[in-house]
Amino acid sequence: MAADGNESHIRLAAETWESLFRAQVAVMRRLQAGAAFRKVAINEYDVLFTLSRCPSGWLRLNELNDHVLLSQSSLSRLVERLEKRGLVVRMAAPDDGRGVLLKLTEEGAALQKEIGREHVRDISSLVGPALTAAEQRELQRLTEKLRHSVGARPAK
Amino acid sequence: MAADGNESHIRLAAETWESLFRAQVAVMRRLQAGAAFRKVAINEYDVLFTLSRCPSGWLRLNELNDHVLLSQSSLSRLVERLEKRGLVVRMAAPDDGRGVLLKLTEEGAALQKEIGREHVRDISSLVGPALTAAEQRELQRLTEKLRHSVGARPAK
DNA sequence: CCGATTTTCATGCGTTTGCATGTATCGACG
DNA sequence: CGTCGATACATGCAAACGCATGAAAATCGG
Repeated sequence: MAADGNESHIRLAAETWESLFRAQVAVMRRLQAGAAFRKVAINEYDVLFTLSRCPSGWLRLNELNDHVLLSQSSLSRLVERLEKRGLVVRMAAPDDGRGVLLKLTEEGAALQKEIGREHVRDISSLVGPALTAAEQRELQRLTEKLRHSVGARPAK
Repeated sequence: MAADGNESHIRLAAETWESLFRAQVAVMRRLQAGAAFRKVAINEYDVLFTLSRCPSGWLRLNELNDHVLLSQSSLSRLVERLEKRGLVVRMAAPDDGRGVLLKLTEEGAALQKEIGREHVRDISSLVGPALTAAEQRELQRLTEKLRHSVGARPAK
């Protein structure tokens, strides 16, 4: 195989990522413009959503940080705001004195559901017409595979 | 078809988007941690990159704004900073007194290339092992289709 | 068991962001 | 040609962010 066999492989990966990134930007722009995000910012909703999907209801702050594209300090203050608004409650972790557990309040859960419904409608009106069901399933499969390969944990 | 045929279609779209979004977050986290983004922030690099791909060299500020996930005012100030650092130059648009054209300086072009090379290596080391070449091509096709369907222009 | 290192979260501080608004130009229409 | 709404960019200001650091608890090594 020629030397540029490797080169073209590198380029393919870069182009694939750029395409994925641009698609994400395009969709995100439309979602942010939607009425669903008047009450809470996108990152705040992301936290509420992640908490709503948590089986036990309680989630550690550092686990939450793996899901969200935010620094640790920014997440700390974001959660502080959510708590002030009465949407989540904090609790010291029972098995680890350093840790903090989070849970949605009833009000927080209600707000998440309300916004979530609207959000899901916006999403399906964007993604639904764009791709066939089979294509959506394939896109889901590929992005899941990519995410799991990359791993949730960054080096630091 | 049953009523929940539509419901499941909505859910599929939402799950597809969530998967795409999480993959983007996971990859972006790793990229931001890389050494490539010590000198310029990710949004700043995105601007330099977009300018480097522009055939004429000059690009209108409002067109740039379609590519980047930033408000108009934030982009205005981001460009102001890049100009102060000597990476881009501004020029009044010849055919439109309101418009502003942007171009990379030689220093800006050199920096973009330098960071771009490193960035591309980081990307390929993340995406390359995750998906086969055929899968990458398919992912690229699907995300391009999604982006074009959604359209670059948000409502406002 | 004790000191050193690591992990987890909070906080000070300068920077960046978005919203609302201001200014200038463009385009349409009578 | 003058007026009126729309568009493009800049700016004041408060909110949100990341980096560096601090404090408290856990973990490791002798």
